Amino acid sequence: MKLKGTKFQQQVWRYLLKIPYGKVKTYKEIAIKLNKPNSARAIANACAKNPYAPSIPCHRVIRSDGKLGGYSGPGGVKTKEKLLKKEGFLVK
DNA sequence: CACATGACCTAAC
DNA sequence: TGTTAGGCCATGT
Repeated sequence: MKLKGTKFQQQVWRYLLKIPYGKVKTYKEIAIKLNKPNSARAIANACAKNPYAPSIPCHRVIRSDGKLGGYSGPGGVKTKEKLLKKEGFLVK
């Protein structure tokens, strides 16, 4: 199959898939792991535009403040919060 | 190439 | 502690 998005996005999505169940990562952490410590914003951008929405746990990504940030899926942050709680992560 | 957008971060008030 | 302003990055128009 043909991969979608740019190399950067693919990198981000690949890392999202590495996040284990019940775990959450911050945009900054991911940015650092990708060797781009200041690209937190771009990371969020990639997550929001990921074409594999249901396949990628983009809801496991939160802000460095511990807040949820946002969610492009149905229900918005509300759904995100529910998913995280379901996975055992208590939202602040 | 220049401008605008967004699920961000940090500092300053 | 809450709000404002500036900076940073990748993408799309």
